[in-house]
Order: sequence, then structure tokens, then C-alpha cells
Amino acid sequence: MRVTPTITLRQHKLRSTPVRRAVLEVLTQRDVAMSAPELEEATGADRITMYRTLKTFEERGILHRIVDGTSVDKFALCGGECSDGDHVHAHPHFHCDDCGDTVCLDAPLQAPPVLPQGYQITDVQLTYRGRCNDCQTSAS
Amino acid sequence: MRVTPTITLRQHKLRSTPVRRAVLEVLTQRDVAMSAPELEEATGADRITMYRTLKTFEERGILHRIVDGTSVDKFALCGGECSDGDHVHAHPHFHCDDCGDTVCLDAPLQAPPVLPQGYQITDVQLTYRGRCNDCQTSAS
DNA sequence: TCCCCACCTGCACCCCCGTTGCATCTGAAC
DNA sequence: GTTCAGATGCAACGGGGGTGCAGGTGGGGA
Repeated sequence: MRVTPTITLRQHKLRSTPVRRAVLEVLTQRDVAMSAPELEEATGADRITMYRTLKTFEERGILHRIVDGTSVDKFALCGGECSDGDHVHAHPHFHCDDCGDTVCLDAPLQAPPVLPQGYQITDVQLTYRGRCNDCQTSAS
Repeated sequence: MRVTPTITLRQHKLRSTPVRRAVLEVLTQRDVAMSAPELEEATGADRITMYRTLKTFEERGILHRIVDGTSVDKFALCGGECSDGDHVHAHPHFHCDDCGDTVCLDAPLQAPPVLPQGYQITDVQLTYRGRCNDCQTSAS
């Protein structure tokens, strides 16, 4: 993922604009998932533009949406395998209840359980909640 | 869980009121998790009272909150092992993207992955999304 | 290089979920 | 029946998220 925002946008056939570059910049620098309001704050971009930008990025496979149990959705950069409408996110997330940070975990998802007859799975959301290392050490 | 609402409320040292009985009634009858707005609609209770009732029930271990990836939280009856502030919900959930229903799955959670040094887990949220049997058959 | 237009941006306005404060009502203990 | 802690309901508020529309701009073609 060490490419410039402009190149990433080019690859996904999107115009290179200030807001888009800023979003990619911020997300590459910080290593945590961020919500729309957080990204709005961090980039100074307009609120609605931010929502639309994130939606576009999600559709194009640049970002993936994370539901971590807080009331707001978070967004993190995709790996290299995602493209238009075809997301590959077979990894769990960790949410720290202290600092509120949500990070992607580098671990595979396990096999799903035996479902009732006729049920079909298209997506899996696995989120661990607890305390991250930073909060753990600073609290003790 | 085949006990009357009044008994359940007694067991948890809560007053037996119309709204509370109605919430328990509806949740026992239907076998899916329901959101606050849905329960409000189903019981005809006041919106604010519903939120407070659900919060109380959650604190007392009568209900557990489910985050299924939709924008609203859902609630489902706890098993028998829950009490004040001590919830035991080691089971995943299934959310149907067609009908919107969320149900509890009768399967254990698998062992968590190896976390970065110092990370501590207090809760696990595992939600499968896809299509339930009803929607699967009616669509084909 | 400049022009043009599809696409991006930003403003106004809207809806829904969830919460708090406060006055009123009621379940149940006595 | 009385009493009062706890439950209810109303008003008002705040935050997240979406739509419609007018104006601005990136970047490909002339």
C-alpha cells in the first residue's frame, strides 16, 4: 500500500481531487480505521462530500467499512485484492473500548458454523472488543 | 425461556408494568432480534420509555444487544445464564440482508486469533450476513 | 494551450436513532 | 388505603447520515 494517493485514484479510474487525496493521505499515515466525522475533522473537508467520497471509495474497493459495535461506521484501506464491487476482507477487527481505536487484525477468519438448512453466507463480521496495548500499559 | 413476563420481571427484581410485559411478550413470541423502533411499533409503547426499558433489561441480563451491521441495534432475549452486569453470550448471529431479520445462532465462538502483544479481549461480536432460508426459497 | 462537460464539491434541508430533563402517574409494599 | 420509589410520557436536543440542487473544477479532446 505504499503508493501515492494520486496513483491509487488513477488505478481506480477516479479523478484526483483535494478531498480524495486528503482522505487517502490521512488513512495511509494513521494506521487505524476512521469514521466519517473523524476524517472530516482530520481533512477539513465538507461533511457531505466526505460521506460521498467514502461511499465512492467503498464501491471502488479502495476502502472497506467496519462495524465495530460503536454507533458509527469506520473505514480502513483495503488490501490490494479489492476492486469494483468485489471486496475481499477475510480478516477480523479489534476495537479498544478505552481509546476507541479500531484496527484490522492480520488473521484469517475461521470456518463458519453449521447453519440451519437453506441459509447462505455472503459476508462475515468478526470484531473483538477490549483494550489495546497502549491503554493496557498506561492504565496499570 | 417458557416463563411468563411477570415471573421473569419478578426474578430480576423489576416492577411488572404494561410496557415491560409487552416487550417480553413480543420478544418471546417472535423468534428474531428486534430494534427499539420495531418494538415500539409492535407494542405501541412510548419511544423514550422503550429505550429506557431496553436499557434496564440489558443491565439486568434479560436482553442482550446485537450489532448486526445495520445502523440500528437489535435486542434478543438472553439465555438463563445472564444476570446483573454479567452477560454470557458466546454465540454468533445471522443477519438476512433480504428480510432484515437477525437471529441468534446455536453455535460456540471459536478461539480468538493471536493478538499483538498486550491486547486484551473482553467481548466478541461475530455476525454472519447473507440470506435466510425463507428468502432463499422465495427468491429462486 | 484552451475549452468544455462530466464529475466533484458544498450548501440547505431533511429524516432517524438515541438521550436528557422534568413533571406526572402507578405498582406494590406496608 | 396510603405512600413513594420507580416507571412513564412529553418536550427538546444532538449526532450520524442522506437527497436535491447550484456552482466549481479536473483532465481529456480539439
